[in-house]
Amino acid sequence: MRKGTATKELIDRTALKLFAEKGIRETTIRDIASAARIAEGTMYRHYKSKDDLAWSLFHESLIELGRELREIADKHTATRAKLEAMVRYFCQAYERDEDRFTYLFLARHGHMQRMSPREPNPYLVFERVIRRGMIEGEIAKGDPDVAASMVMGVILQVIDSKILSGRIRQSIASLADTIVAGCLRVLYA
Amino acid sequence: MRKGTATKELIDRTALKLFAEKGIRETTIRDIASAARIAEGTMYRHYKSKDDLAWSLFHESLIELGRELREIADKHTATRAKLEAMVRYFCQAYERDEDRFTYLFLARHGHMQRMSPREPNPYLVFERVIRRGMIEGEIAKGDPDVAASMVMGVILQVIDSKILSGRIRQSIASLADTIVAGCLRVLYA
Amino acid sequence: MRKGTATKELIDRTALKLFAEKGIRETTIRDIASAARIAEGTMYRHYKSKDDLAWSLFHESLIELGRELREIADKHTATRAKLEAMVRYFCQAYERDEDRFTYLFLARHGHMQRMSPREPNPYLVFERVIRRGMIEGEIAKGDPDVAASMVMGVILQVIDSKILSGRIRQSIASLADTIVAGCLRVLYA
Amino acid sequence: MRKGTATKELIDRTALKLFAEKGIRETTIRDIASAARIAEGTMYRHYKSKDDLAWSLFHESLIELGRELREIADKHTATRAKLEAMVRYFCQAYERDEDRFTYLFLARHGHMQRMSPREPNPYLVFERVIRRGMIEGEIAKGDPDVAASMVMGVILQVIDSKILSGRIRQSIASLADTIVAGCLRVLYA
DNA sequence: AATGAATGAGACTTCATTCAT
DNA sequence: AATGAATGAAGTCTCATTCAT
Repeated sequence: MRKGTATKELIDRTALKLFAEKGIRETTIRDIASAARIAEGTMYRHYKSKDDLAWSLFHESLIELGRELREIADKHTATRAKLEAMVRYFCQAYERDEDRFTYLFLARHGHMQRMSPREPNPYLVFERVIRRGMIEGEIAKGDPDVAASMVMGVILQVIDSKILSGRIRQSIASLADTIVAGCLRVLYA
Repeated sequence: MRKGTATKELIDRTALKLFAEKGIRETTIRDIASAARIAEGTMYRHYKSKDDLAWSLFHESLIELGRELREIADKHTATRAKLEAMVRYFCQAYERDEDRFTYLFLARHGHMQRMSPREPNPYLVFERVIRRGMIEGEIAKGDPDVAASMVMGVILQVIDSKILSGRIRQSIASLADTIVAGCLRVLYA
Repeated sequence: MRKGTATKELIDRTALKLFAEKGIRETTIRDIASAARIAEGTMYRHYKSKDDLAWSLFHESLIELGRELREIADKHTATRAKLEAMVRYFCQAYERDEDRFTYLFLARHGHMQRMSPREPNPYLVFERVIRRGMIEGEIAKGDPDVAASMVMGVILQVIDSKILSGRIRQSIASLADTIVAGCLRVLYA
Repeated sequence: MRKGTATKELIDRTALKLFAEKGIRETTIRDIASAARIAEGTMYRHYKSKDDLAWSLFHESLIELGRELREIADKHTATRAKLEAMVRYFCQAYERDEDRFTYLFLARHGHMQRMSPREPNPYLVFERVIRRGMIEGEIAKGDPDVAASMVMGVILQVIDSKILSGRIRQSIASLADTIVAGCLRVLYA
């Protein structure tokens, strides 16, 4: 995500936008090429295949997000403070790059299983923080995977509802306090 | 060869299974037909198109689930009791028909926007119960759409994690108590 | 055309109507069956195949028309009188059974080559009358096939223009005098 | 492989030939592609659909013919001379490009109604010349549409008979004098 | 690196025909 | 004779990918 030629970055950005709008299968190589104003063949100079493009975008975005979350978590010591900062970061990150986030959302069912548990994806980071919080007695004991799922569910479903149903019109950033509070309540009775 | 209804049910069941396993676009009419051991053309006696099939399955399943949730809710008077029963019902329903549930999950991004707000989908039922709970002072005031999203997120993400990451190995039914507790905590600080 | 069960006649009439409206290939067995309110399978009790139906309809209609024209011709002695009566008959016949006529029009390119020159089709009847008129000196000598084509062209193209372009709004019957005059002028300088 | 225009012309020519031989519906995309020795998919680089191909071919051919006829007509002043030149041109044009002409013949029932009356199709050109001839007193007054139909019928049916019945074996060019004479006699008693 | 015409496998869909009832 | 669900061959069209320039 950091390097790459200008053309590659153009492809990434354009693909992300279209994938987020229409889904992967519904977006054709031609769609991307023509939106990016490059030739179809040029795509193959930068990615081996369409699947390679979709997977790279997913994989790198998720790892990047995981890495950032880990850094955020590391800045704090109390579990509660870690979680609050992470959730808040999540909300901001969505605002900052909606296409990438929406794409991660839509693509997760197709690509999640390919992720290695070694790589720092957001789910794992949440799970680790919560596990440690339980060990250290800051959070009531329980299954950390279930707890992490519940916490992430609170965030993700609000975003999902905003994307899908249109019933939520506020920005996610402006809902950050509410979401943070909800997430913490799930863990801290 | 003589039993129209049986064939349709066979198609529905087979499609649900394959759609849940691979996604709609990734499942071909031929996949379904051959898994159901019928001819491709037979599909078109029962559904006008592949999209008609996918949409019918989504639409009918979601409405059915919404109707059931509403009935569950109506059996109770206190909001807390309503919610507890609904969440519990949700967990059982998943166990009972995993394919259908998983399909609803995967298809929601593609079909949700077509749903009419008149029809009783689960989201609406939750939202209505929560709204009434706020009005009657049983739940702290707030945006009912956001609250409904957070509550549903708790349930859905646990199921999602089970489907996707495989890190949750318990059955959803066996997690019902935990999930119910999490959902209620989100609303009842 | 004279006999046949009621069902067969129903099929014939319905097929003629739909073939005339949409063309043979564009009309399906199901279209015909459902317009006639019978089952698809029933079609095959009366005709071996769709092609059999289309061909029978064409063949029998054309022969019938040829036979009638020949009878008309036989009622007169002078070539001019024969032709006038035939052309006039043609115009009336069109009005009387537009579907059948239109069908003969549309289907002629597909079926004409299968007609045996032994059978009395309209073209042959015209050709024979004109040939005899030339032999007997009533008409200027020439190629009877070319002459017959020119005469029939005058009639047929007026009908064709009416069917196709909609620029001719009068009924063919009301144009009979004009058409007869045109046909005769082609032959009688 | 590098010459877009050449491929398109190859498709046009091949399609015209097959459409003329077998009709549109009876000719498949695969027929055309394999006769032209190109891939089926290549067809769709040049035409959006089979219907687009059939319509383009019809539309452009007919307009081109109309334009040529108009130019021919404009070279002469007397109506009789105009008509004679037009009919003669028609006969030659048929010889020059039999496939295109035959195709126009066969396709007219399917496509004529889509033609705009603004565009110079042969029928309109004939009608206009005849209308003017009537106004200027060169031809007996009458309905110009009917007159145009009768004149065109004389030409077209001779061609039709040649195509269909095989009874006319001479070339159309060699029959030009006869046809011209027939056409003029229809108008000039 | 870039281009874009060409490819061909494979998707969806239609429909004439069969056959058990 | 009639029915209509089931069949499967065949058609149209899409699109990821290749390759000569």
